[in-house]
Amino acid sequence: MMGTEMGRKHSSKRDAILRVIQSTVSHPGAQWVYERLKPQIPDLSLGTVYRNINLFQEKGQVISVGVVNGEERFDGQVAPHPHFVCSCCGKIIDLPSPGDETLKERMAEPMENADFTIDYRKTVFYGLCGECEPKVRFRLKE
Amino acid sequence: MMGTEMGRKHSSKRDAILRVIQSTVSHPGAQWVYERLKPQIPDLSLGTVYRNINLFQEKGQVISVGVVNGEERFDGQVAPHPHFVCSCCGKIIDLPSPGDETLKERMAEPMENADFTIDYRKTVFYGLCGECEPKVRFRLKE
DNA sequence: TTTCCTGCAAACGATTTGCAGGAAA
DNA sequence: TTTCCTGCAAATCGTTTGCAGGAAA
Repeated sequence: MMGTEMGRKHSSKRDAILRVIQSTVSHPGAQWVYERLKPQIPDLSLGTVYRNINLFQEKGQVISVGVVNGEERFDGQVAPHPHFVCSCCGKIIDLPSPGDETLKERMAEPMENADFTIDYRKTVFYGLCGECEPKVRFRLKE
Repeated sequence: MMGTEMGRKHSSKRDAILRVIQSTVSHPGAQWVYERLKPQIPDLSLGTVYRNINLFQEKGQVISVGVVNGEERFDGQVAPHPHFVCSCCGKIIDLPSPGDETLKERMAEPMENADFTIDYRKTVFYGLCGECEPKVRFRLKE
């Protein structure tokens, strides 16, 4: 593993990768980041993108939104907030965090004697985005 | 794809696979289901498990909890409810659904002119389960 | 110099799929 | 018979990893 507490050295590629993730709202996967940077950094490899994204996750600079269509998607905005995922095209949209003191309250009782501790939560809404909805006129259940 | 609206035929293996998923609270992955049934159904193949699980998902008989440690995990209890996932061992626990009319209310305004429609939501809490917590005394941030 | 970073390509592992034979309708 | 189901094995595909050379400290 790429170390958890060992010293890090400066790397312009690492910087570039983080910058790309932080400066987009597309919630990219590794491949997207790679393709985005490849023109500017011709000797960049996909492995480096993966390695650095894992690093960012360990350091809390990037979070995983989840796996969409087999590909893990990331977010450079690490403040907790829910996401919307289009079931059709996989687009991911940030949603505003609904101040949820009440969620804690509502979960407090059922969680009271739970045999586990909670660190954080992920909420994802699924549906159709504005572009896909018109395309999918019928949503068959069977 | 294994058909969306074509006719289905009866299959005892399919029945067995669904029965296993429905009769456990372990939120199994395909491999687990396969290993569980293999002794009783020696000529079962992993591909069949995958194909049928996909079918169950299309029919709404099984839902995906998400990908944990690279493996997709399923739930035969399809009524909406949140889950807990142990960050250490990957164990998945069902959580009671907090009657959440209020969530709708709280999300209603920010969603008002959203350019998408929502079908359903998934909520997953992450933390350490009762077995792992004692093992992980220090949780390093860096 | 020592340690970390990276390209490269091979390895991995979960899931999918093409095909041919068998079962259900 | 026609259509669906399944075993098998090969193919996919996202992600990881071992290694050797290069860069940072």
